[in-house]
Amino acid sequence: MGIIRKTESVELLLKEFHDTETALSTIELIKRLGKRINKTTIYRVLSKLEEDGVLHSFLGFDGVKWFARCKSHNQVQISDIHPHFQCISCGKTECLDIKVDIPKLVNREVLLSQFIIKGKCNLCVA
Amino acid sequence: MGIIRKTESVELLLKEFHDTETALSTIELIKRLGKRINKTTIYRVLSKLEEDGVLHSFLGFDGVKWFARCKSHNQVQISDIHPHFQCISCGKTECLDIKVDIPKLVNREVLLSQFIIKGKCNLCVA
DNA sequence: TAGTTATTACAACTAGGTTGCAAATATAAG
DNA sequence: CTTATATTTGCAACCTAGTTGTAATAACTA
Repeated sequence: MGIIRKTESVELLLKEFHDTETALSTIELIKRLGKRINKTTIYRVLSKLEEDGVLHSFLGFDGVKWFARCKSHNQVQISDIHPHFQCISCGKTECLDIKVDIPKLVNREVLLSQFIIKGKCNLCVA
Repeated sequence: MGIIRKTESVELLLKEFHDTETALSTIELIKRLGKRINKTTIYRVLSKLEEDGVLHSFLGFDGVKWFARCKSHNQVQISDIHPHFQCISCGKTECLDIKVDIPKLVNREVLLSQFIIKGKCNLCVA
């Protein structure tokens, strides 16, 4: 069950994602909104937004959870399988607009996959 | 700086990896060896073995760290870039002997990547 | 065998994330 | 507009994977 009521917490969180093109980690969101919204609420709203297909999540290299907008709302399934890029210099983490070929595995059923790439982003590579 | 001395902890941990083809999570290793080796030591030995190129590590979907033998010792760099598979039914987690094409990204420097696939393994798919 | 230095156990701690519950509030019904 | 009801929130306490500092122990070297 996803978002049902339009509350201040929901609006504040959605605003953060609409103001950026990159992904946002839970700890970054708690840093930004922790004084206005309790961290428990932040976690709960984020997972509801994910259920609704508004956001998708993935784990960074440090094991911290990141969230990003879904390009195609309510259609997370196939179209949103893309790699994520995490910059070791500035920390910027973003979705890559690239299709990834999930290898076909004999005798196995593939349900989900995550591809994360670590390196230096366009601004930090110089 | 990796492993310098042959201690009981090192031998016990290496034995675990030589007795299996799959990956082992830190929590599984602590479960198995926690009575004989302190968990701090387990963490420290594992990261030293990783430094030495004996093991490589990756994060499972739950954010827990997994370790597996490197096929080519001391050559983790290129030859060991492979996807990992985690079974949602039995928990078995293993290296896939498949080459993954890391997409070439313009204006970015790729340093590391992780590709993890979740699904049902050969034994659980039936 | 003694000295040096890596390694270990222990306890205490950190951080990301979760749970239970009473109070607050958005929405629907009247 | 008011009331009823059910969702949402804040709080505090908790959980778990992993880390740190330190004194004691044990592996290697001379």
